[in-house]
Amino acid sequence: MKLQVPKGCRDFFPAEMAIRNWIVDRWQDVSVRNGFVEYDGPIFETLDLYRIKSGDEIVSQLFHFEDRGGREFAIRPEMTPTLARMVAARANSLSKPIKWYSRPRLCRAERPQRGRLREFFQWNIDILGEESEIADAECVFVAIDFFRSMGLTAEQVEIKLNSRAIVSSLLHSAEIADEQLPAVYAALDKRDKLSIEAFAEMIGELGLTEKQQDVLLHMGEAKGEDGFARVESLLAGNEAGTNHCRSLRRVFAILKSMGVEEYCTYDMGVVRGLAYYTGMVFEAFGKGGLKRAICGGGRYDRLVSDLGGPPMGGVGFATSDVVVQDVLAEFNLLPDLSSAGGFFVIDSDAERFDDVLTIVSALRNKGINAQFSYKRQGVNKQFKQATAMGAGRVVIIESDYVTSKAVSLKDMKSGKQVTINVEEWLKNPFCEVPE
RNA sequence: GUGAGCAUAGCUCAGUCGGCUAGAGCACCUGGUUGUGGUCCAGGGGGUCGCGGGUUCGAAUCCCGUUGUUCACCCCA
Repeated sequence: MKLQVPKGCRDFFPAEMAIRNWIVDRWQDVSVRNGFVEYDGPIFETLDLYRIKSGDEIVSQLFHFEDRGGREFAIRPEMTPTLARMVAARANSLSKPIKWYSRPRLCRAERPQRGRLREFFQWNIDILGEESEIADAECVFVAIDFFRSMGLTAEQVEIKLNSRAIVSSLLHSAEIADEQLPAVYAALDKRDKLSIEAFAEMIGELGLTEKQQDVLLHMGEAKGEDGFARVESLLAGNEAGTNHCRSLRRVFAILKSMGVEEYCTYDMGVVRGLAYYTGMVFEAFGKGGLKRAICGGGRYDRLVSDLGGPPMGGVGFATSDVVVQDVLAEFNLLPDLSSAGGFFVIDSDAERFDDVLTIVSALRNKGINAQFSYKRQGVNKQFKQATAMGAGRVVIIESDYVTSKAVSLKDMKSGKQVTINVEEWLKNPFCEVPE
């Protein structure tokens, strides 16, 4: 029997682990510099936590189990219910705005496909207790800050913004009933993935009038500044709709002040399939061959109270290590992490091995990465090993070391080498290596 | 959950009208070149050809099933 990694899961050998850590570290750096603090919850939750939000249908899509007492649990498939539960538990004692991030490992019992595995890491950014557009804009900014931290330019990714509130105003003015909105949102969310005929057929099945269908048919076409202006004129006589437009304008204005407007565009086609969004929504897309959204999020002003908490608005987004890696690979931006950059100490003579151990230990005591060969062999072979281990600097203990105390320090990247007194060098192991 | 393609060494792949002990490059290990690597030379280990069954004198090669994987759908938290 061949033992293999479970379907849709990954082994992380050192090379893959280095990339995963690099991505997760970017998540952490970006979160912290934008003023977010980290939280976490249990790896599994009671099954009811997910039933409340999504109904029984969700059960087939997650990994669940019973303990010996018959209590039902599920490995967490998302972070939002945990977040809402935690925030609700201490809602009154947390200072606002609550700016939290998390990097949970999640599992979903789905069939794997591109950008979607059964086990993955997700980055969650949320701002709660702040209803203004400033929080909306800051969320978008954090996503862009992350893209920039990985080297993704505005030519490579874009963020499409819209507002559920604006969409809902448009639908109301077309006299589409509230109970039809979820189905209409779901249809609009798919518009850009379908041919115009398929989309027409889809909305034809929603039980709408010809005129209403016509509105939907043309709605998603509104893109960019021109599209936004057209939406504004459509809602000119609608006070609520006009306010929603003004609100989204404000988000764009803040993003412009933060210097990231080149990444952002208006797109009526983005509405998000999820039921709980109430205001601004956004999705990021790679401009290359990948069509899948890289990250997505929006404002959810009723979610916390729906999950048993106090009335508290929130805005947030999430992305996963899987899609991030796909996008980076597409633009050839995955970093070369093969070089550890530490020291490798070589003896020019097996008699000097004790001195290798002494110097390695001196470096390690300073907290510096230092390695050596387990085998007493020629300088050539030791150099090969140093290269294989990704050493940044090689230290050669000279054969007359006993009397001269001389070591040679070689920078592996530049190829430059200098001979120096060992005590002198250990005062500053990273000293410049001249020609 | 539905449909289709793929499945040969760690990796990328050769190898089919079914036929001698299944190959290459890279990677890995060993030795040499008796003090300088990433870009030398020689040798070596490693695969029951995803797994199970069938057809056949004989299957990596044909058929069925199964598992994994890829792509799309459902779903997308």
